[in-house]
Amino acid sequence: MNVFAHVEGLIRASLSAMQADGVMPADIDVSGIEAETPRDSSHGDFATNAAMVLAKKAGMKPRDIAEALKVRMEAFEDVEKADVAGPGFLNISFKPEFWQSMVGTILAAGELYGQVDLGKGTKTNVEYVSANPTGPMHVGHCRGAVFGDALARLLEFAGYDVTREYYVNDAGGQVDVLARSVFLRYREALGEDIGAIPEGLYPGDYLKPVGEALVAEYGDKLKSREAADWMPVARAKAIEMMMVMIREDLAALNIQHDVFFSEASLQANGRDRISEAIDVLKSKGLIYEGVLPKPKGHEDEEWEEREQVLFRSTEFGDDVDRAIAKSDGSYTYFAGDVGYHYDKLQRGFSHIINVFGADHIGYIKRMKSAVAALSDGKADFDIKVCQLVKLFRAGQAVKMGKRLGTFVTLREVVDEVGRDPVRFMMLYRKNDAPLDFDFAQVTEQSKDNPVFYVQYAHARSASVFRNAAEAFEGLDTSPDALTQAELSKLTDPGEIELIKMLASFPRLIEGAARAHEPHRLAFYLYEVANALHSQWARGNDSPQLRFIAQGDRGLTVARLAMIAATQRVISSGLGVLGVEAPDAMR
RNA sequence: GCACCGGUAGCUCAGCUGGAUAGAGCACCAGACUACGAAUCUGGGGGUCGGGAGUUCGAAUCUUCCCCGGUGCGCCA
Repeated sequence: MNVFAHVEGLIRASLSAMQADGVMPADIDVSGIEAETPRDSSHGDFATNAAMVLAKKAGMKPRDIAEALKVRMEAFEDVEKADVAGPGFLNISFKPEFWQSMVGTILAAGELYGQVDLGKGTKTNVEYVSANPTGPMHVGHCRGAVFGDALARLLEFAGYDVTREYYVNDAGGQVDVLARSVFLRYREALGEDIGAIPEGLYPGDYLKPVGEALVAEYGDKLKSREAADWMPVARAKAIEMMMVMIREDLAALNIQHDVFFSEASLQANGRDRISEAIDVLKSKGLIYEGVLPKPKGHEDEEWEEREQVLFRSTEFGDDVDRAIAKSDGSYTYFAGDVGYHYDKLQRGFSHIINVFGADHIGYIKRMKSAVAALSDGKADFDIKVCQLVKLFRAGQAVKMGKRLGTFVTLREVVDEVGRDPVRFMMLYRKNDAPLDFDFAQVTEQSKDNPVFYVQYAHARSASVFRNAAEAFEGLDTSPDALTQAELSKLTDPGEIELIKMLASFPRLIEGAARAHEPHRLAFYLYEVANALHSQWARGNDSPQLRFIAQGDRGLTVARLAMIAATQRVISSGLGVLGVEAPDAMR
């Protein structure tokens, strides 16, 4: 049950009744109004701006509408009171019974609590990571990987039918370079002295096993063959083994994709989706041959004007039209992406999300243009950009350089600090803001470390259950027993406050899913943990507030029900973020 | 030069798509352990929301023009 939807329903019903009674004109639309939590809790549980929104349309004073609405709202059984405030807000408070019953609602819903039907089963494609299969993943990939995975989980939780996809760039010049690098390692594995790896090839040791694998499979048979013969073999083997490595890296972060989509497959099996996509664009008059203007600002000595096939992306807000084919007639990388997204559309995805690294920002407009053109603007297409991650060790920035070979791999980070801290910290920031990742902070077990803080709240709750079983002989803490608890005993303001926070979980999920912003959930969980820790500490000062109430079984069970509901929200929320909710921290 | 993303407390950042007196953590100061795990909690000081103009009942949030920082910018993927 979504309390906000419930309250909005009550408000709408009241407004409709006012229209039926002639208090307010019947011909105005009343559906757009909202309920929200007031910033200041002394203003009540909910506030609605309905009166101010409708004042103009109704030709009435906001406060007059609010007064009429107040009377209607107070007629509902759950409503304790409603007050008109400020320019026309209506502050609404619910009776304690209403909040107490939410605990039962949460427990009854179990792991379904918080799930909403925002997506209504919409076929959704989330593409993330898509790192080139030319080496192991480094930290730069890490944020996008975690973000994409959490977003996919979030959307599933919110009722979307999600496919997680990885676009494998297994075509083009880059993988040819990979193949050449591997062939060198192959000769090395045969005992040849290959000396230093030439400039322009991949120098990493991780290609040695690929060379050895080729020896194991082909012996020295490839050595004397023409490049045209060994290239495809070396390339295929290299890509295969690199993708195995990448999948292992992703698995270390608890990330799995449903589809690994091969770029090369776009033009395979007797079909060419790239040319199909271009034909579609042609039929819309969006393809032409032309010359691109020289970019301004930086001097480029080697600039030459060349005629090539272009896509009229400026029709869709792009800065310049984009090249589909190179001057030699072969496709650009962008052409492949056009074909790929054409394929996504053909597979029936109406909701498509791409997660980009900051280095691909310049690519956004042309992709949006392409998808808008291919789908006639019908597809819901969003690109989320993950900004850079800066690593810090003991307050010092960790310098990384690809050329120096000093980049930190994803695996190194996960091995050092653990999967959960990496995941949570990558999400504890808005995706489009840069992120500082401090090894010391992330491994610390204290309040400074939000992952720990949230997990600790869950573990601490589990500890209460362990102790309760000892304090009361034969105490029944089964889900059924907790659902039957006398919730009316939960009267402390701190308890009610905690419950209200739990009650807002579905709305939080809805907003985060709608905005494609998993970080909201991370911050919310921190607040829930804080509310629990606070209530716990009140028990230190006031023993009668302790969750385990000496000699009072009924009260204890009621509080355990509240704790169980809190655990439910934390574990479900962490689950959406792909983080464990442990029962003990030591 | 153009585009995109940032600019909110000393520091790191939230701010729920326009709501009421702008929040949290760290740091600083002052408190709470015969403990349901103090790995925690309570209180306090601290802000021209980068700047100007505009839109309206109401702006950190929307429009526009500047300033600062980051990133990217023809046939590399």
